[in-house]
Amino acid sequence: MSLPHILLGILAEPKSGYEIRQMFDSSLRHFWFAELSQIYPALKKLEAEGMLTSTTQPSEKGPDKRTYSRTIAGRDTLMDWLSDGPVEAPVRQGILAQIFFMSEQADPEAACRFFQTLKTRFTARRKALEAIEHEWRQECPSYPDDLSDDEFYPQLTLDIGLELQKTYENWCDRAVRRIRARIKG
Amino acid sequence: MSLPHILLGILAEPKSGYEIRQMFDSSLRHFWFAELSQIYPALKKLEAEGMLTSTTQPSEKGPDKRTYSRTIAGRDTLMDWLSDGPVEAPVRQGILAQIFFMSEQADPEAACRFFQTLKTRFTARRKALEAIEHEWRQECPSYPDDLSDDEFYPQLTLDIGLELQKTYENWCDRAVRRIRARIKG
DNA sequence: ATGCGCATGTAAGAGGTTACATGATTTT
DNA sequence: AAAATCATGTAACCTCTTACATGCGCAT
Repeated sequence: MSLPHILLGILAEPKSGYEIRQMFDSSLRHFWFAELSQIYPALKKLEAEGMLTSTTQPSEKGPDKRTYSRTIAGRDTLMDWLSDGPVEAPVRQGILAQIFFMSEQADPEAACRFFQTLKTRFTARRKALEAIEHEWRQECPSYPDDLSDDEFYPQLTLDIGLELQKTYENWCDRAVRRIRARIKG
Repeated sequence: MSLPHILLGILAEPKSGYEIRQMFDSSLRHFWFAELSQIYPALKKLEAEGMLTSTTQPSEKGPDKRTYSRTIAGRDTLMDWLSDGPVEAPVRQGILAQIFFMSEQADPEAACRFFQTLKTRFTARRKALEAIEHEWRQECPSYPDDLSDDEFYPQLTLDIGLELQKTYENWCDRAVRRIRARIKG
């Protein structure tokens, strides 16, 4: 049950559903994502529960724009979520399941290709995160030091994102080396 | 859509739903889990699709036991899944979302406690994986070398599991150090 | 006699994806 | 003229969790 809380977090500044979706796309991508079709009903429900209020104003292009603001109750609910400690996350790593059963496939070359494709994916993600870091350093030369609280904590999520991709990349390399050694040996 | 494929993977040897659930609990825990209430209908559906066949025999204790076996079509479907390359995994890390919004909480001591709780959790998981490794080494002193294919690929999943926990643990330590440095500075 | 392990399932609901529906403005 | 961006939503469907329902055998 994290999405409602994440919406409350994003709505520290008033935003429309459409703008929230853009925020997922730009800043939260590396740890969460939600579609508009999930965001709109979730906002409506939070409003019904008194966590948000909304105002509608005409937009330059397209239909009227509904802007949501967080209430005191909404902020309190967010704070409770944070002080309850780390949430439990269900473990579902389909890729590891594929590798677990890879012996059925019998072809070590196919297994190598699998890990090479995987590495390409992790490298692309790492580079995307490094690009964010690079931009950040342009704007703030002392990065990652001297950040304000509302920059520091997001930076910690960027940090682990990068470290995870590197861990995965090294593992892919190791896996390919070990598979190749098994072919020879 | 990974669970049906995972069931096909597990059913390299015939098993009942109950036994499959035990397998999730013992061997697959660190990357996937499924409840009995999800396993039973999934098996029924796979049988209807011709991926599995089942036979019922009386059990010593409790109700009749339904044992599922994989058909040729089932094995082919598993192979297709593996040769299609790494599956896409939705990114949903609630913990990182909590950290992203942690500046709202304003209390750095609470943030430290959050990371310390988190580290405890990662350490516990690492130790659980190390226990599996230890047992494995007892039975097979050359571990992690000289493994057969059907041990080697599962070992790769254990390997990344361990590396991920270590990466997370180091990050928690780093985070606490940095938060403490911010309090002083 | 109470609870645990074995063994099967169903039902309700939460969370999330994909497809559909509408329509104006701006860019190519 | 076509496609992308802005902007709102609904509906059908899939996945997974939690709660419920049943019942035998064995250990405490």
